[in-house]
This record gives sequence, structure tokens and C-alpha cells, in this order.
Amino acid sequence: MPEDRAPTRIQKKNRAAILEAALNVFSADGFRGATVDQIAVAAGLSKPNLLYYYRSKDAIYAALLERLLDTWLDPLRAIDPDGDPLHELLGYIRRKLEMSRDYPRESRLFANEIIRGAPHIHAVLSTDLKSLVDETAALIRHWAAAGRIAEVNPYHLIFSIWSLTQHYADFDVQIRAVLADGEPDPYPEAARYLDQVFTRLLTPGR
Amino acid sequence: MPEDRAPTRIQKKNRAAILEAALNVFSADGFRGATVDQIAVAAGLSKPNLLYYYRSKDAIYAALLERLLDTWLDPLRAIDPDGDPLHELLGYIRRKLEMSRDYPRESRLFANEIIRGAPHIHAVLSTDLKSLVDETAALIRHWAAAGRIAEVNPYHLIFSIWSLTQHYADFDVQIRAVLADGEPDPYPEAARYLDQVFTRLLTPGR
DNA sequence: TCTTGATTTGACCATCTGGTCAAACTCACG
DNA sequence: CGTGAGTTTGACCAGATGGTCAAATCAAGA
Repeated sequence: MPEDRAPTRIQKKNRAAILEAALNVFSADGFRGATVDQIAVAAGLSKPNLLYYYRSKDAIYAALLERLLDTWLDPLRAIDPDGDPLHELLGYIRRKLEMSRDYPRESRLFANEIIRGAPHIHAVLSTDLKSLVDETAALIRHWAAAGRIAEVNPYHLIFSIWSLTQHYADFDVQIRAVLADGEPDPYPEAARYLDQVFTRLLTPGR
Repeated sequence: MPEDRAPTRIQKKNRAAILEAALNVFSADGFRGATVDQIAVAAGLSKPNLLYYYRSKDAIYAALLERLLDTWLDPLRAIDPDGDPLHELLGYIRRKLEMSRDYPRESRLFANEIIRGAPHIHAVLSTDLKSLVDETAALIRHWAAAGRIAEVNPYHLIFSIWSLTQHYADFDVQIRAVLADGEPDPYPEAARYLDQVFTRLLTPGR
């Protein structure tokens, strides 16, 4: 599988199928819990065939993480420094919550990686992620200094947004077990609740 | 290993050592990632010796989860229905955050179990946990109806408390990677931030 | 001290798992 | 159609892993 040449039609198709299958398997069973055979079957390939496209289990996992990291941070990058602060932040929260709803596998994949100590992406966290968060924190601080939102610790604000939104994907079973009686879909109410929380937190003036 | 007779001194000592070692290993590597040998070594026993005390890897894991579940829910049970609502809820939040700080292994163990779909404790979630949450939700609703705290969805309030506090244990590496510059211990600031969030959310009267 | 049940262990096993390899097959293009 | 690169596979391997077992060792009460 020459990596310098342009990928053939079959390469594109199979690589895509492998990553899709790997996302299913890794997010459900974790890195150690997943087996190459499982991924191969899910991708509709034999094990040696899969290893023809990715050298190793590690390589699949690494490719998957890399491809997803950008998508995952896009909502944060989409905050407009020139927009209305409260509107921008509530919009970010809404987008993150929608990502939990629409991409729970991705959320669980990252959660698992971080819980394990981020062995594969620690470098990215303390460089790319850190700078992105530093920038956003500066922006939030600037907004607060101008009196346009309340004074809050910008880093912990960001952590709390990540935590609250991703919780609905990562702890889905627990949430559904507790809410078993009523509405089966927790997301509409979650959206209302988070809006309430952050509106009350961020609205300036006592 | 007679299970009906009273445990001997050696049984007590070794079972405790095994559970302590298993907590380390399972919380760091997950169920599939952990090996019986690893746990045995960490407990200072040979593998067959360990399997003399617990029939299987599954049995160790089950015993560990069972022993921890109660401890984990104690702070919720400690809420006093006759106390001051805001004080009780902020106290619960503080206790949960302290548990994240002092028992991160337990937090990660549960997080891992839930993310995997709670295969071992799903029954407990939809019975014991659910009733405990239902009770607390009723209490919160009652407080809100009496105008003593703001009107909030009590279930999502509880979810948000779990989410925000456990985040500091489960996503520790990420938090420290992002905060790398300043104070190495995020907990004091986290406590202040969470206090601010929930005080603003719950204080009644717009 | 003797005896009996509790404890410990070395050797072993079946299965699973990540990965290899040579050979076979397929596809696109001249 | 012929050909060479790209693709697929059955057979295989070494190491890891959960678990077993008979035999050896130890602890404590009679």
C-alpha cells in the first residue's frame, strides 16, 4: 500500500470503511477491549486485508483520533470575538450539546482516551488544545472586563461547558436509566437546562 | 475458600489487598485492559493464589463495584430535607468535588463502567440509583415550589452536579494540560467556580 | 506434637490476539 | 488480451491471558 501515490478508488473506500468500523468498535469497547478482527468484520474485510491498509491496531486508532480531533474542536473555533458575548457562548454550548447528541461515538472515544491518561494525544492537548483554550479564555476575560458578561474563571467556564455537554453522550445509559419513566429523549430538556444555567451564570450585573 | 464460614485473618488481609490492587489496575486500564497477573503482582500474590480468593477476573471486578457503589452515593444520601436548601445543595456539591479530589480512582472506575454501557451495574442504576434520585428530585421540586430555590429541572440539576464534579477526576490530564502554566492544583479554583455557578442558578427570585 | 483445614505455588492448558507471509487474484490501462 | 501494480486471503506464528490442578506448605487448635 504505497502511501506516496494518490489513493486509488478502492483505497479510499476501504480506508473510510475501516475508520467507520473502528469508530464503532473503539468507542464501544475502548482501545484494549477492541480487537482487530472485530474491526475487520465490521468493515467487511479480512484481518490481513485490514492490516494491508493500516499497519497495526495502533495505526488505526491514531488515524481515527487525528481525523476526529479537528471536528471536535470546530465549535470552539466558531466563537466570534465580535459577536454578542452571551449569544456566542450560548451558541457554543448549544453546538457542543448537539455534537454529543449527533456524535456520541466520537465523544466516548475521546472520553476513553482522556480517562486512560491520553497516552496517544497528550502532546496535542498541551500544545494545540492549550493555545486554543488560552485564546478563548483571553476573549472571555476581555468580555468580562468590559462588563458584557459576569466575572467568571474563563478556564473553568470552558471546562464546565465540555463537562456538561459531553456528559449527555458519555453517561447516556445512566441518564436514561434514571429518567426511565418519562420522555425517552433527554436532549430537549438538557438544552433548556443548560441555557438556564449559563444565562444565569453569565448575565452581568449581580 | 469457604464462603460461609467467618473469614480468617489471612482472608481479610488478602481480600483487602486484592481489592485495593484491583482498584488501581482497573481504574487505570479498564476492565479489558487490566490483567489478572497485573492485579496479582500489585497485591503481592501469585496469580493462582489470587484466584483462590476470587474465582475470576469478573468476580474481582464485581466485588469492587459493589463495595464502592454505596460509598459513591453516600453524599447524595447525606442531603438533609430539613436543612436550608441552598446550603444543602452547595454542601452536596462540595462533598462530591472532594470525592473527585480524594478518590479519583473510584470516579474513573465508574466512568469507565458507565461509558461501556454499564454492563455490570445496569440493574442497580435503574433500581437503587433511580429511586434515590427520584426522592432527591422530589425534594428539590418541593423546595422550588416553596420558593426557597429557583425553579430548575431537578434531574438535570443532579446530572450537572455529577458531571461537573466528576469531570475534575475523570478528565484530570486534560485539565492539567490546559492549565499547565499556573497553579498546578485545579481544585481550589474549581470549588469557587462551582459555588458561583450553583449559587447563581439556584438563588430564587430572578 | 499431631492433625486437619487453610493457603500457596509451579507447571500446565486452551484460547485469544496482533501480526506475518507467500501465493493467489483482480483491476486498469496500453 | 497481456501485464504489472494493487488487492485479497488461508495458513501460520509467537506471545499474552484467563483459568486449572495436584502437590507442597503453613497455621492453629486438640
